Amino acid sequence: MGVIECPELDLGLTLNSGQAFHWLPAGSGYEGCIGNRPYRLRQEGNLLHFRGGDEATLRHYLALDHDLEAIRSSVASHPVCRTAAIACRGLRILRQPHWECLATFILSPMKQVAHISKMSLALRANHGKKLRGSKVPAFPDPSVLASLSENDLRRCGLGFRAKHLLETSKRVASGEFLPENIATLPTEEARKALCSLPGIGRKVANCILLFSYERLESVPVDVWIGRILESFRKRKAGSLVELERYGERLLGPYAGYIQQYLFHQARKGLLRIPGKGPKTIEHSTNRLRKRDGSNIRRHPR
DNA sequence: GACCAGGTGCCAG
DNA sequence: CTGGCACATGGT
Repeated sequence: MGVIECPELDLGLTLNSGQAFHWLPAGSGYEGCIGNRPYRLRQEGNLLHFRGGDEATLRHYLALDHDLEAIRSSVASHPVCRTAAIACRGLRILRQPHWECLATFILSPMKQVAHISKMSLALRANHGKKLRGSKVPAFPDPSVLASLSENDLRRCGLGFRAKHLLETSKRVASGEFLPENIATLPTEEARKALCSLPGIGRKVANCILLFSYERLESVPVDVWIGRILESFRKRKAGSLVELERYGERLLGPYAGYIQQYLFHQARKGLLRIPGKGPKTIEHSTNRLRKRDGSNIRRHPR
């Protein structure tokens, strides 16, 4: 229980910008948790009121030490980025607990933010530890998820992601993969290690690096960022990796932050993107889905 | 119904 | 190396 003074924070924007997925509106604020600690948060102007947990953990999670003004000025010469950065004033890149961030982004492929939130909350409600003082349970430990069946996870709405999360949970629970160790690695090696886990490719790895390991230069190229970077570019990009490199160069040392501002603006329809269809990005294939007529559910109930 | 969502794995050429 | 598809689910 306490109050923190924070001139450069937009709590709602930060918690709803597609990096964390488990903060629920509660009264005029939010309730959720950081790891196993329940929190209730409410912002009034420059004051952040909180109950539960402790101030240091909260400050660290919300990254109140990030110098947002320096981040904004890093793209002052790029009109679109500058506009997005100003519009997203107070949006901070969180420092999320490693496991829950890693696991949650395994859920993200081909899902909208609202769906990821549903899956995350279902996992928490069905398998997470209940926390006194919050409707939101903790994210289940690797060992808990590893002990479940693939169908248990499918019942949380995971679809084909169930297999990936289960296998990754097993590797973490067994100690074969240690999320803590990633923090000590240079970004390139950290990315490679993350990509060795099932369900984690370059994009998801970059999300995890950005939202949990404070690699603020990481640029996760999803459909939105892909379209935006394409629109900035003269030539068409060859590959997604090429587009990512282009983004890193263009957006600078805080590319991940700027990317988040652009992502938010685009999602709100506040950014004009030429050729808004996903056709501009080669890996968007789901409109070619094959219909073979087999509607049989192989994983009923 | 058709289309799309903060993509990844796998396989053929 | 690249191109092309399957993969589950839910919302508009």
